[in-house]
Amino acid sequence: MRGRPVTYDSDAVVLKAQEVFWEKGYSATSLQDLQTATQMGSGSLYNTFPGGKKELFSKALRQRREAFQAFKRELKQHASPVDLIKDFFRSLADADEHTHLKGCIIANTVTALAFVDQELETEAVSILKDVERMFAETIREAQKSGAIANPADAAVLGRYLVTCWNGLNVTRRMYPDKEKLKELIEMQLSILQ
Amino acid sequence: MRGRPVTYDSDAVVLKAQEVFWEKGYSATSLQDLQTATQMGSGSLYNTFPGGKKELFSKALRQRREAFQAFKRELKQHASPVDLIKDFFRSLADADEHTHLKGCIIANTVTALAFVDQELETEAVSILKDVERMFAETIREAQKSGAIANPADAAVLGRYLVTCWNGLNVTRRMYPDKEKLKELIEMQLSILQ
DNA sequence: ATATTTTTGTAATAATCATTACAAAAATTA
DNA sequence: TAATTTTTGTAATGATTATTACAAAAATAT
Repeated sequence: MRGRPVTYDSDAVVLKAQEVFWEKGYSATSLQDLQTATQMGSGSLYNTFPGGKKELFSKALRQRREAFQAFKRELKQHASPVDLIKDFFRSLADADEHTHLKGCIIANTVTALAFVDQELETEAVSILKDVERMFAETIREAQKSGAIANPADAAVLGRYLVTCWNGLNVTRRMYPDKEKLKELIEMQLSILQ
Repeated sequence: MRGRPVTYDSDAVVLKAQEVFWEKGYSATSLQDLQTATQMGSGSLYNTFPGGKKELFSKALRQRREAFQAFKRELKQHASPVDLIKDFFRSLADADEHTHLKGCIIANTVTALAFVDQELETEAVSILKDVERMFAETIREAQKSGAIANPADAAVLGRYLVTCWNGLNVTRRMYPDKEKLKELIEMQLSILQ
């Protein structure tokens, strides 16, 4: 016997929760905030996510990891993966102010939770390392093909690019300004040659 | 008539509060945390800081701004200011793990409070802009003297350096590792050449 | 239609939150 | 020493926190 079917789409609920977490961060987000955003009562919420706030946040992180993995698949099919990565950085400048102020939920988590929740922080760090690895592998290939002239260790260049990403996600909040960010990003990318 | 004299040194109390805020951030720090760290009861705490938690955090930010201004004075007296800035970046790699995990309280604040407390976020942004201006002015002088060969706009190079700083403060938490950070910082600084 | 199963909404819980009230304590000055 | 002033510690406040308990509702399967 099946019983009453669920009315909430779990993925959609996690997405709504993710939006709140992205803006306010883990600590400043209350269960009330999450109930309002997801339109769920506490009954349904704890029935769906017995781990409460932490489970929801963890699922939100996982959702972001999947979004990143989708980009990685796109990258593999692309004729010039390095150019796609460059475009990824360049298109950041075109975002609207609200998007700039949000920054990156993964980097936000790394900076906020080291002394608050180690598990969640470690999960976020592991995602950033995935991104870094993707950068490094793409650069390694591009060095072979000659698309990148800089002969430095691809691992270091990959780490350099995540660091650019991490830095941009603070600086874009200081200057949610297309022109300033464009200049900055070109300077960052110039190192690849 | 003078009344009972204060037993707490306000600056020392703000410093203690700053340490807690630096680790846990504004939202995750409770008044209980602050009382424990400062060894003050709520009576004394609210008597000294009528604005409560927010006033304490604001004073902690101001204290960091003053620490930065001290560095700026040192910079002005230095024979080669650019080298002092490069040393500042390079010495970051030598920090202990705990220091790496803490990152920069100003950048932490910018990333955490945009949608939680605008006033505090704006205050933090203004400090980062001060740092950026200091970088830019130093670079401008160094370009005149020939200490820096890169002819790019000093304002953009200054913005590039704060972005390096912001990025390092995330990446150092992924890798609280001296060697990895050293390589990374040299790559970042190579742009000045 | 009735039994069964699961979700849902509401109310209750207990803990913690930031803040206030206030009397006792500790100093100074007259 | 007595009056005055300010700090201090404790207790109380009311709000909000995350979480649980539970009955009503809604579906399916018999």
